[in-house]
Amino acid sequence: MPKNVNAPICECEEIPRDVVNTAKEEMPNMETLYDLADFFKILGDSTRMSILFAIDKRPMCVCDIADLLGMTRSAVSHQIKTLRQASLVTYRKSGKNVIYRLADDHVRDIIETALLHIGE
Amino acid sequence: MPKNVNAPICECEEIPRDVVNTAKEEMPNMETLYDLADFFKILGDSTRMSILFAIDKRPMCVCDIADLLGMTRSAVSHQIKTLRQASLVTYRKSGKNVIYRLADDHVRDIIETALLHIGE
DNA sequence: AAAACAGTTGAACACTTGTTCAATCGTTCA
DNA sequence: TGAACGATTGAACAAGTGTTCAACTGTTTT
Repeated sequence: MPKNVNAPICECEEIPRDVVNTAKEEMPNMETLYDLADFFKILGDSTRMSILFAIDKRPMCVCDIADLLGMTRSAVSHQIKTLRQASLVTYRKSGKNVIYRLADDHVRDIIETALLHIGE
Repeated sequence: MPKNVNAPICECEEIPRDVVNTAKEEMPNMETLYDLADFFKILGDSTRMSILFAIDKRPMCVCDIADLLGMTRSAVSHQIKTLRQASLVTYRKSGKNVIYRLADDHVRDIIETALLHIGE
């Protein structure tokens, strides 16, 4: 019968103790990790990704995006709110419409590199 | 009383019809959008992000990662499985241990750019 | 062979998240 | 002013996700 099901201390052969400790010190702080994860979480949805591609190059209003993607305006609006809160898009009002565009080039770069990674 | 609660056709003023149509044609195919979103979904979790930072520079075994992050080995193993399936990490067996490392530089680049975007 | 340990796995649970629906706000136009 | 329309919002529901727990595999060591 086993005594210790999940040993509290790791005695990994190859990796010396101080290497692990050094790695621990070099870890970014928790807040940065959460911010990073939250950022990627926003890109991790096909609807939001579609919206970003749709308004890339050509700014568009919610209504057009909804048409283009075959979604309800409500659904688009909900997702765009998320994108707005993450500063991924900016907007400009024009009469009854609200016209959205990509906020900056970082997003484009990131998506570009990701496309490389997944092999186009 | 309103007749048409959610009009089926968008009559957006500023954006001409053919601009929307052109945007539609230039959209990447659905599969690419899903693959992209799935890729970012995996980065969109602080635990997985922590693991990636932990094994960056220094390869490590599950046990050490668990110690370093203050998690159970089971939780780490579950998340690493996800990272493995997405080809974000590779592994090498060494006796009782399985030593994980980052798969390639794309991930590093993407995280680097994301850090820029969120303002470090 | 048996104990110890690193790692994996599946089920279960709580928690999060995306869409729908209905109601609402704001602007334009008759 | 009121109808029409673009856009937003909150509640509710279904679907997806991360951690825990317990059981298990495989390797090493005694």
